[in-house]
Amino acid sequence: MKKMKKFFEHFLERESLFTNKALLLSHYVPSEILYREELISEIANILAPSLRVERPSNLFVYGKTGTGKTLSIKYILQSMDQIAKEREIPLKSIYVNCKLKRVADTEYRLIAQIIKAFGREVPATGLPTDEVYNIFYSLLDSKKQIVLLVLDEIDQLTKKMGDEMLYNLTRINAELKQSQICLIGISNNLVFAENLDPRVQSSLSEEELIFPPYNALQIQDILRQRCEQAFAPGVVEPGVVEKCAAYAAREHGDARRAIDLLRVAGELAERENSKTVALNHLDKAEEKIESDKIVNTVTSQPKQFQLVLYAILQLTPNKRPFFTGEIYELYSQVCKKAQFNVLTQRRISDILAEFDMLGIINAKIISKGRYGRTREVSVSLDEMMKIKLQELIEKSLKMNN
DNA sequence: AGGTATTCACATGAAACTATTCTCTGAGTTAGG
DNA sequence: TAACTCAGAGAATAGTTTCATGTGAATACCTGT
Repeated sequence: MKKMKKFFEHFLERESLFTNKALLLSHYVPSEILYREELISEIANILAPSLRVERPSNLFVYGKTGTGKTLSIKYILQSMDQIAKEREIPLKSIYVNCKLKRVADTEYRLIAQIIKAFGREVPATGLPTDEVYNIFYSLLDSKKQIVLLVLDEIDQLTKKMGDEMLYNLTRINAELKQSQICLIGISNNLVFAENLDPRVQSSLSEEELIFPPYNALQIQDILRQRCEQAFAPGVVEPGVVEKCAAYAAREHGDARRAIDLLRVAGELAERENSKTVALNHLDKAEEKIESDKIVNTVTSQPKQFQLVLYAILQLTPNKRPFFTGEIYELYSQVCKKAQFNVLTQRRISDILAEFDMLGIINAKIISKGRYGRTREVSVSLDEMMKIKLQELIEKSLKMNN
């Protein structure tokens, strides 16, 4: 008890390296967005008519992750909302992230989410979809207004359920008597629109913008901008920002990653009681982010996934690559031993494909000629990680058993 | 030797099924007048 | 008679199973030289 108290007291006495950590969180919207002035003013131009209660063109924004798409849009919407509020313009902006599992990743939930933005709740299940649509319509058309609907990561939406609903959304305007809706799609898949119904394609991307990646110098500036206020002066050692930017630039100029890296480095430094954030903290931070990501994705998988992964991990020490059949066999044994029901090979095939997507395993489909066609699976984790994951899975399976 | 045809061991697709969670509706029940 | 309860029908969704079809290239088989 005493020990604990001492620890916390010590913690409080210690001066934090951060002065304002919020600046380094990924959803923070800074008051000035560097290197995006042109794009922002272009978007602002496109959206401005909505302030005169005219429907602006639908807009489509492309760009890789961490290029400031979401940030810029949010930034613009914030100031538009503010003006609309001051002058009582009937303008409403709604931001939905379509990737969020169990929030907005289906047609029903997306509409439900929008309804929620209008201040009305809709049950998560039980209602037919058209009922929800009706509520949405009536809410939308209840008064004259312009609605700016931002669909972030819109590609996730269509991947799951086709483009029919986007078609519905683009057609809404024709049926609304008073209001008008403007769609703003954000996607980090550059070829997203290509496999879309041409009708949807043309009406959705009346205007198109591409956010290019930042280069290393730009990322440096962005980092410095945040550093100045986020960290106490003199805390960040020289060279740290540069290296951080270099890391990020290596990966297609992902500014978000750079900022995360910096924050985690800071946290690690603080935990070590270091007075400064040094280069070695960056390396550790990168490791930590990587490993946290893996641990996170693995533990958040359903238990059958974990069982499959467990089987794979058991296989790794033997020989290098192995095939679906082998994994399945071992998996069934593991399942039987642990009293889980054994899924079909068909299912395991899908699960393996998903693990590949998640980047936890490398799976390549190869043909062994006369000896069939299969996935050649290998694991690209270091030994420490493998052991850690095995333990983790064992624990989590026991818990649920 | 060179050219086809087979064949393996899965991959990939589509549809249907199961279980869970939740709504809505209407029949039956209850309590109060 | 109004209010309440409760079972049953219907939905959305995730996770599977079933059935059907696809597939790349190492081998088996054949052919004419």
